Amino acid sequence: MIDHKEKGTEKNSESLNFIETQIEEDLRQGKNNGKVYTRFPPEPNGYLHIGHAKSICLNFGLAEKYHGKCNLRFDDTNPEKEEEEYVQSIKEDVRWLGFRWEGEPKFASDYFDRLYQWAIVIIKKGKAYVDDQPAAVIAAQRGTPTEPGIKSPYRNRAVEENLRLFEEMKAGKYKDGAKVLRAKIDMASPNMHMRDPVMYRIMHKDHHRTGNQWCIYPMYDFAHGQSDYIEGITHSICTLEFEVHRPLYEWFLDQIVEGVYRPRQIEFARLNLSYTVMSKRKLLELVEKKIVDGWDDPRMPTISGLRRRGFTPESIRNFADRIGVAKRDNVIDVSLLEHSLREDLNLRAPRVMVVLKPLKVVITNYPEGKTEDLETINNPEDETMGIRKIPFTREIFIEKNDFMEDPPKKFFRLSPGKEVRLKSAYIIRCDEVIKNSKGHITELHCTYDPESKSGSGQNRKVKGTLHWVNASSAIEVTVNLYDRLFNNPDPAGHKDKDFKEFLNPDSLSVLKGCKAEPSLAQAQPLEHFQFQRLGYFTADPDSQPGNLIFNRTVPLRDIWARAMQKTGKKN
RNA sequence: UGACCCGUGGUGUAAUUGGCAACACGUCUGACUCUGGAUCAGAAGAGUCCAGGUUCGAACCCUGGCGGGUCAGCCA
Repeated sequence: MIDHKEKGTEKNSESLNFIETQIEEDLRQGKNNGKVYTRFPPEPNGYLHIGHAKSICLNFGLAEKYHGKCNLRFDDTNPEKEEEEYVQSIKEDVRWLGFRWEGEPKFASDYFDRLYQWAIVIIKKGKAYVDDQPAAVIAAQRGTPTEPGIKSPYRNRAVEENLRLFEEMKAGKYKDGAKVLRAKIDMASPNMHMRDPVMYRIMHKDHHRTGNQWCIYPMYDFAHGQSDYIEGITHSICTLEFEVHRPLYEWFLDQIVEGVYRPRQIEFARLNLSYTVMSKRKLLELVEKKIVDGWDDPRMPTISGLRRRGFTPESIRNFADRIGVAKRDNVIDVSLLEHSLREDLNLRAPRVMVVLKPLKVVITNYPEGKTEDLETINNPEDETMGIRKIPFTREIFIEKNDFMEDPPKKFFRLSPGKEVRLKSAYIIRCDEVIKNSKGHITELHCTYDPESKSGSGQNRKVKGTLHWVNASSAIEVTVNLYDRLFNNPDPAGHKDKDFKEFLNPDSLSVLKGCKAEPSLAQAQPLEHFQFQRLGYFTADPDSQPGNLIFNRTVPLRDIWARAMQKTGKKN
């Protein structure tokens, strides 16, 4: 386990990513007293997803690496979209990933007073003004990326008037949208964000934390850098779309910074995953249209969805390590995520036997009424996980598709006259296929070789080994077989098609009446298992003692299935 | 046709004063196996977007193209 952990992070000890390079340069120059403080700044308007996990691992990881700290800060400057439900889920997800923030979680709303005072300072400098024009007019005056904007007629209001108006805005004298506070920068700037950006807007809307205390709220640009400054953040790491905001980030800092300490914004490319959509808007749509079962549906790329799917925090952190950090657009293959998952689960998930689609097998030469308790190993990767007993009798279940009457070449499973090993039990031979009136196979009659018991030292080789479950003691469980939600590598990347057109109709199939070995009755919510030869599964939190539900986290790699798929395509 | 950012195997990330392009995933062989898992051994696959230039030497520096992304919310 230690070995594997080292394997996953060895790259980091050798080469630096571009952010680390810049941090070390800052350190070399003695900036900010040698401190490295970061923050993870989600807006509480949705659930966190795997893309956020990248950012979380990055920010908390950097703080750890450079012995600094990382704050969890909610960017809650827009009461129209933000809700308490989301702050709870975000805290839970960050914690679950294994990170601990410095002190209490922070909120941009904690700084509303400070921000208001700074706005006044900027007005007094003559660098901000109240604009009475409606949003549409302001938008029209902003120009386009290729044409300069034009100045507002209110741009040269006297400082005193601006001060009075701004105070009246705060006092609730005006309706939503009647006025805004704007920074006076440059309407001809080639950077749209510098064309007198809005600093404050009027919103008569209760805030999830400040209630009705405010009816004006700062914009992101006038809140983020200031919040960084208040918290002593040295490296404010965000995604690429904020790159064009950086001059504005700097401009606002220029207005307020005293002394030598100053935060700095660095942008990186967000994560894209193949066969996945990542935008909050699209994920919200899937939830609202009930295409999935909620934010934590196991098919969702949300942290809560992945958790319910059976992912481990370690696997996600290792994944984040492996994908690296850079500035160019990227699409990570889901198989890398799955690789990180299997790598972790292989080491920790106990092996159990469950038959998804049962086919009864009667072992005709096994004494009726006899039960043997056979020993089986819990995890061949980890001896310390010990052994357990599984019952064996005359009647068992095997997987339907582990039997073929007329098998193709290289079918190592059971077929008429052929032998196969039952995992941790005996070798059996199929003697007779029993069918009903419709010609469907209802059961198999086999004989076992009493000399071939597992561990008996009788090492006859047979090519195939099957998992099985004893019939009389089996418990019936429900299994959710999850597959990717989309069957297109880039569902959101088609200009003329809606991403929902690529929904995979088979992303979930529910199997009832699966046969599980009795030990599984004790399965705890979110406990991980490997169902032998099938894949990794976890107990769904909705699971009840009498009504167990398991979610398939990820199938085992399956060379045979893949080969069959290929020949299927050829035909 | 504006500004800013980015172009390295199929994918992602490296190459630390310019020095034979490396690692991971994936793919394909083979070995081993009481999980067609895991593990082990090996292979194929880029000459670094293009064209010039500087240099003994360029993925890295310069110039010019080309391609992709971002920006016109009182969203973040």
